[in-house]
Amino acid sequence: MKKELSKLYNPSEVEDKIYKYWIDNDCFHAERDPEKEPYTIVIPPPNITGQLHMGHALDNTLQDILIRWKRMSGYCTLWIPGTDHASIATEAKIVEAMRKEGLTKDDLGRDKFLERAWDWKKQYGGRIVEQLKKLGSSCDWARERFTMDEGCSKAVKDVFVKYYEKGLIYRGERIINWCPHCCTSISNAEVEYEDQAGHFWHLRYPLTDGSGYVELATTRPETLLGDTAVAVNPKDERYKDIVGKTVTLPLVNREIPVVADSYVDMEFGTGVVKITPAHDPNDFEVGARHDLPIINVMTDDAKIVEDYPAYAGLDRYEARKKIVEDLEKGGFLVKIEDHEHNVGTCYRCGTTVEPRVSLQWFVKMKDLAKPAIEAVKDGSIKFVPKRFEKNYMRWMEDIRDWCISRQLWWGHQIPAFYCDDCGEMVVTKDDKAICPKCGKEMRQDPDTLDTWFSSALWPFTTLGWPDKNDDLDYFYPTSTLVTGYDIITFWVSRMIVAALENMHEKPFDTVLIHGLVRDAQGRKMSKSLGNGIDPLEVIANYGADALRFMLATGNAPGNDMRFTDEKVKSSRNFANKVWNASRFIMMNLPDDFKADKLPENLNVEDKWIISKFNTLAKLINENLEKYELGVAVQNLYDFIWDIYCDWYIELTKPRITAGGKTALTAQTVLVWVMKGMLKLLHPFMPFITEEIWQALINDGTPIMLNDFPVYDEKLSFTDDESMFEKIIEAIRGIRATRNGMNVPPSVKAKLYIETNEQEIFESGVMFFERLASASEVEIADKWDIPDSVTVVTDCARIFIPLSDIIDVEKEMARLNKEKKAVQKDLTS
RNA sequence: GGGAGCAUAGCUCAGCUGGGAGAGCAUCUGCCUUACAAGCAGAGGGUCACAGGUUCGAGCCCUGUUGUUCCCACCA
Repeated sequence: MKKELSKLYNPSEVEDKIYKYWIDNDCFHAERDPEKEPYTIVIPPPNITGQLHMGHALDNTLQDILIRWKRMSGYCTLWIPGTDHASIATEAKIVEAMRKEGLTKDDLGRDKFLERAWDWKKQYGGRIVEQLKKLGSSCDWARERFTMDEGCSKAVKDVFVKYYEKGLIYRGERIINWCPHCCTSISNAEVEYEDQAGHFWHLRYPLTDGSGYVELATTRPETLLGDTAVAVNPKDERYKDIVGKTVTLPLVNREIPVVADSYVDMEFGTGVVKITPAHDPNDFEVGARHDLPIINVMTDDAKIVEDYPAYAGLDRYEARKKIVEDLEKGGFLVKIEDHEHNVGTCYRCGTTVEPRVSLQWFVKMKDLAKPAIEAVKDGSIKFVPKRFEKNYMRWMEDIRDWCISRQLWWGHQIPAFYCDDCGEMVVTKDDKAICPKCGKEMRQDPDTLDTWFSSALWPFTTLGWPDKNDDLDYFYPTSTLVTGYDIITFWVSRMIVAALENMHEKPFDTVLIHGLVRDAQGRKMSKSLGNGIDPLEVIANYGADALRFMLATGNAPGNDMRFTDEKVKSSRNFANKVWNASRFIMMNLPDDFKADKLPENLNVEDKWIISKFNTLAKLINENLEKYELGVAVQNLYDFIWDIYCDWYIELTKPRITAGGKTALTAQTVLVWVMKGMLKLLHPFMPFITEEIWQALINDGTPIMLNDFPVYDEKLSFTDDESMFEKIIEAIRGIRATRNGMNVPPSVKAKLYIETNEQEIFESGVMFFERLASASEVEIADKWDIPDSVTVVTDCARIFIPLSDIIDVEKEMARLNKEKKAVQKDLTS
């Protein structure tokens, strides 16, 4: 069937059409099939606030490659899509939008606010899903989930209550990280540390008995207001005498004790530390050991509380300035040193976090972590590449309790209820609770859960848990989790913990870790730098296939990669190459051609290409099995471009021109290999391969549902393969010789082939006609040429007579003379 | 302070369990050869960071050094 196709592949004309074709044919939907082995992936749910960025593009490309490969390889494959409510990120966006209208959360109230949030979800939550489709993601869209949908919410409550009843969840007053901008607590993992230039203020606190001063140093003088002690090391001889005495806190005039605690480093600073239990995690510990009072001096948004009229309402940094001034006036400031220190910032907004004592909910992690450590240690869960297991282990072995309550409204509200009368607390799955003591309706905890609490349950809630069902039995545990190394602690570790605790089974077999996509200079893509590249724009310019192929190319698991336009272009060019190869085949097929089985009477080069293809199929499967997608891509690229197009297609040209049996054989082999190549390429470039498949094969079955090629012993022609490789080598030698001389087309050269095998000779003749030179070539069956460059292979000798080369040189000299003469004429 | 990664062609990077040093882009040469100039045929270019060691053989394994990036950590 002949068809007119444009010289250039135009992805934008093809992609939407093909995606619709897949959807219309229900190609992505997974039904349990007891005959087949399941292969399941759950998507790392993107935030509903999100726009598709390069990280998503990479993550989802890798998943789609795996899922398409497994689907074609006979597995019952399921890729579950969904989105995350992303409590803190979403709430921040909504608050920001409200601020522009001059509204605050309190103006609206919780219910109205949540209405807005759900509206937001309705409006934008689907956006990123549509964008994933542009990439070609073959998710089972019928099973799309949301971390706050009914099922997930039920699961969250169940788990919370269960944990609580098992004593794994507790509520307590602890020092936590507080973001004054987001006005919520955040977990340890959500704090990012950075070095900041700061100062070291040396202060002196007078001893109450008037016997002198103690000198100490602090980086945060404003916390002085909350000091409840001064500490020294018990072994420190210098301060032995003052332990047990009291000092008078400057500016506040509070009398506070001098305590001895081994936490204090004698070598550092003056060896004296001021203790502010409410605003420093270490000081909190010291305070607990010495039973010190906890005095909170800051409000939710990090301003000084009203108890200190001189500073009340001042922001913590303004207060610092004023307090330092006042200390100086009072003679309490000794000196100021420059000092670089490590400051924690909120990973969402970058605001410096404020350690703060407050009442929060925690998950006890130590015991939960044990089986999760074991699962990775004994290899039942594998990380690819393996080095990330160390990362994971260190985190898990050193794990601390997880602060799960957030002072936000958008999220899963904590299922705990309080009685305002008697203070009784009840934790229940029910929406309402009556106080068991006084029978009054109880008030639900206003806080919500950390967003990662629900995503930790994602691998099984997406399959319907906590309800028992057949899908869960069949598809769980999932197979591969694909994600970036940046959320191993946030997400991967917590999923493993949650799965082992609730399912008593691991959540997945393998964690495939990828790196970050950076910009051309190697910087992180970020909004503030404005160096982000929109994948949708890339798709519009070069096609989804080119983007996918680029993202899979030259990248080893776990490594960062740079995004450059050149790389996408090169991938686009490759897509175009495939397109034109298929165009060549279609242009030359006879009208009545049927894609049949391989013929019996194959030429050497036919056997060679078939054998090479067979090896390729083996390589691709092996590398995909090892998650070496970058290597697999390289294999495909090399075969398709350098072997199939540059050699085999060229070889078929004289045969096709010759017509007859040899032409038909060539055409059949061309189509046969092309079919196989398209299938191997399909997971990487789904759109173009499907488009070509329809044009070339058109058998009613989408390529994506065809069988993936595997190694076949019968297709291995080792001898023919190596024989032909030798001939190719020889040809290369000849080409190099001739090209080195820059032989113009008008110069003739002769080649002689000597061989005992008719077959080789014939192939050789056609070969050289087409390939050996850009000039005309004479081919003769001649022996014993004394003055010649000779290339020897096992089965043939190829001669380039020196006389010809010499002639060529003469001819070149003549041509150059002519050229110069012409140039002279022109100049004069 | 602890841990990990990286260092290979001008640039960006592959190189799986030790045996050929590679790709894309860039450069140079010659070609608009009827699938493709987004192409074809070639060429040049590397002490595989440095120093030792193991081995018949090291880009790959071991030790150390330097440079660089990231993660973790409570030094006021």
